[in-house]
Amino acid sequence: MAEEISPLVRERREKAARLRAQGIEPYPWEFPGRVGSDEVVRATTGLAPGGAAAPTPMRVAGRLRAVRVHGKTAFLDLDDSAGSLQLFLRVDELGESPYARWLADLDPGDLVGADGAPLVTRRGEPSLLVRSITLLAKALAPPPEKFHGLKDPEERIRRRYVDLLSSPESRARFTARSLLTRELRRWLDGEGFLEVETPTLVPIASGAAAQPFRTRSNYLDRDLQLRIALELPLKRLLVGGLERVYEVGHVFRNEDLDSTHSPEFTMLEVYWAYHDYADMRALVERLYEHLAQRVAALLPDLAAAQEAPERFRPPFATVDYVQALEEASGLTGVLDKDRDALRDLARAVGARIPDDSPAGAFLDKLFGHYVEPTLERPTFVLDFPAATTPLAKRHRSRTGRVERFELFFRGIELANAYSELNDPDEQERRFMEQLSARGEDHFAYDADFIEALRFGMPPSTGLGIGVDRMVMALAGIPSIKDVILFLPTRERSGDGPVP
RNA sequence: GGGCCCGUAGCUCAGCCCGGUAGAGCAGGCGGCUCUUAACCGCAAGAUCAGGGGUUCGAAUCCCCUCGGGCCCGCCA
Repeated sequence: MAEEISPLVRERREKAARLRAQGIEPYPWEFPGRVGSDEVVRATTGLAPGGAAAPTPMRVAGRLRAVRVHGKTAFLDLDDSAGSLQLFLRVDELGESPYARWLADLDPGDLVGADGAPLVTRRGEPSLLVRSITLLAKALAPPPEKFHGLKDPEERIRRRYVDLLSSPESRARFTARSLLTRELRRWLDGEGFLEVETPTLVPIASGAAAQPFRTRSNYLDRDLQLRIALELPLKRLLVGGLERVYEVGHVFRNEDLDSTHSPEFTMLEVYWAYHDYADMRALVERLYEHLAQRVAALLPDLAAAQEAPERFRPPFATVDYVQALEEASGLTGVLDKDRDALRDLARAVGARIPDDSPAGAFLDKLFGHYVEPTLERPTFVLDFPAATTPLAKRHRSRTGRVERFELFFRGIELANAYSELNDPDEQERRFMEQLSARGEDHFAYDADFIEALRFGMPPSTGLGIGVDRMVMALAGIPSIKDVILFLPTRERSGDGPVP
């Protein structure tokens, strides 16, 4: 396909060629010794507006966002990761010919370096009075409109680099995510947990019910799948004697993308030997309390982050699963109803899952309809009906229940934890029940996992947290599309593959 | 999977109801301006109106199909 040459791109290519003809390399190799724009701003404190420049020369580098030329004076806005800085160009500082040449050949979007002296303009703007400019990379493609940026949600996802380069808010969101996951790891490390990595490619995806992505190994000459959960490999590590482990990694579910679901997302799972789900609940509460405080400290400019410590102040509310469901729905005796009765009730509130789904699936539909939307403040839901959860241990004192909790916030699940089932025979029975209730598509039987349990898994508790949703909740970001850098998109006709 | 909505210049948008041959701002070009910060003033340029088909003397506008996207519902224990 022939590349169409936009007049805007042609103009920029000609500028690059002009610079080359003058012996200026448009893509140089290095620019040592620069400081952040914030350091220049700090160096202007105490300077009088319109007064003399500070004596110490400073060097900055970044992307040109705007150029305002006033005849023999010009103002250039430069963005870097520390913020932004106004460059102040004057013909009497640079000389007639360099001044004219730079203004002729620089464009918004170019990456440039500048040397000069900090000063404050008459209008009070901290600036760098420029003595020389260095082109660091010529931008051949024009950046989006300087004020509105990139609005089209499709383009923001397909070309995230354009979204990022034109939007400090977008950069702040993704920076928030990185700082929070770093903090998450640091906190778990401090609690004595060991980070591990387990395979993404597995023979059978298990540990949850979801459609897997399927692929194939030429070497092994067998079909493989992408994991849908981290649970079963991590429990094998408990069998192996690692007593506190966690993994942060991508899991893959071959399902639709919406504002709270992505086919590829980041899961945290934590396993803790010789502890139970009550211990895990205390840990989750402390974790969220800590992260909420950190997000406020790390992101002073993000209003939603500032509210996090108050929102996630312990103790979190607790409700009993069955009691909450019965109170919200007016139903009674939900634990004693059989599958057909639960199915009819779920059908009545609009659930459209297959008739042969396990009873627990219908209970979950009812819970999702009546209770979840009401859970606005952080709330632990305790002691799920056994039918809903094949991998959890039965409750030590409440019949028909398992030791499981979920944490909800604004109607969205933020954490899920159990006292883990470690009786190999009971685990085998629960797997078989799931299999007989539904097709093998929906829950894979992992024989090697049963075998692992036969060697003895200590009494343990395990936790799963969707990291993307955790970031959304703490930083107040409503769509998962704004916390995942690169999402898969459909191919556009005529286009090559999109990363 | 169902419903509703959207796609116009590199970017942000108007025009569409009610058909008459495409308009602005930013960015880019030329000219002016030594304190602006969404700088300003003037001039010129820039568009396969997502793609295809249909109706019509005439389609960005009405109809159909396709592609891409958004929102809601369903599904994702």
